[in-house]
Amino acid sequence: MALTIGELGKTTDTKVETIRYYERIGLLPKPPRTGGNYRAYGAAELGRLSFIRRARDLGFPLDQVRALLSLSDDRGRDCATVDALARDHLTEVERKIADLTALRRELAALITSCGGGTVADCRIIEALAPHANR
Amino acid sequence: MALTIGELGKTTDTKVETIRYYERIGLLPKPPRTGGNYRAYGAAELGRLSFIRRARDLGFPLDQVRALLSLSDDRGRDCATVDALARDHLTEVERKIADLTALRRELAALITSCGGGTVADCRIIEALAPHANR
DNA sequence: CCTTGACCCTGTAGTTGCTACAGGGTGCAT
DNA sequence: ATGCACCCTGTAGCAACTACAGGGTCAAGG
Repeated sequence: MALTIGELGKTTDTKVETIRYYERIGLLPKPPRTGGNYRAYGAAELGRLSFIRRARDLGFPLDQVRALLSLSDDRGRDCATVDALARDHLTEVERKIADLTALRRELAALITSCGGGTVADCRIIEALAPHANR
Repeated sequence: MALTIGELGKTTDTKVETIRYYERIGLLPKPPRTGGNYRAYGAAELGRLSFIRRARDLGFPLDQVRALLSLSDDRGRDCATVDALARDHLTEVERKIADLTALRRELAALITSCGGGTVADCRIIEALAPHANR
């Protein structure tokens, strides 16, 4: 059941270039090749790539994905490290949400202040312009 | 009242390298130089850079900042384009918030499922692992 | 048997928005 | 005159891909 890179890409919803990129940075192992020098993937690689994609979908950056992968290989180890990684990431996500929420408020205020007319008296431009103009 | 690049950076809270970068990509004009080939900034550049920084703080990407700048120069023009730009950006911010909120829920669920123990029975790793393992 | 087209290969450069050097020059104070 | 903070250019690096260019391979149809 060898898969070509294209088939692997389809089953994991990953672009071919991305798979080669993951190989280049050592996230995926170099697979065996066919006679025609095509990459031939098996179940192990499929599993590993699925894992990577799921972690990426959850927003883990690649270095954390790498850490999770090596933790998952070390099955006797204490789970606390994994938990800490996930908690850190959650904190980060929450910080981003807070930042964006503040931003949304500011933007919404800017937009409702726009009463039409020309740029010369546009409140949005005014709000961006330096103090001298206000 | 000529400012050096460092002084301009301090007043606008911008790194020197970033100012030079903005000049390189044409967001800031090339300023006159002193005898010693130092950039000499005036009030106009200070205003323009302040505008850029404010827009960036509001999360506008550089190409939108560029658009806002050229709109603000064209003061007789209809304000609707500015408004549309801001609305588009707001929509984008809202999409990101929604994405991150969904992510937060998933991550939180993952974390509460972790009951300690070894990696072998870690729910977080399991959730990431391919179907075969579940 | 040959050609067409879809796939695969490597290697490199582009994206966004900076940031960080390396290897020099300038300007002012001591 | 010498130290130090600042300035200059040019280039390379970050994340995480994406997009070529310029080739090779393979199965199917004529």
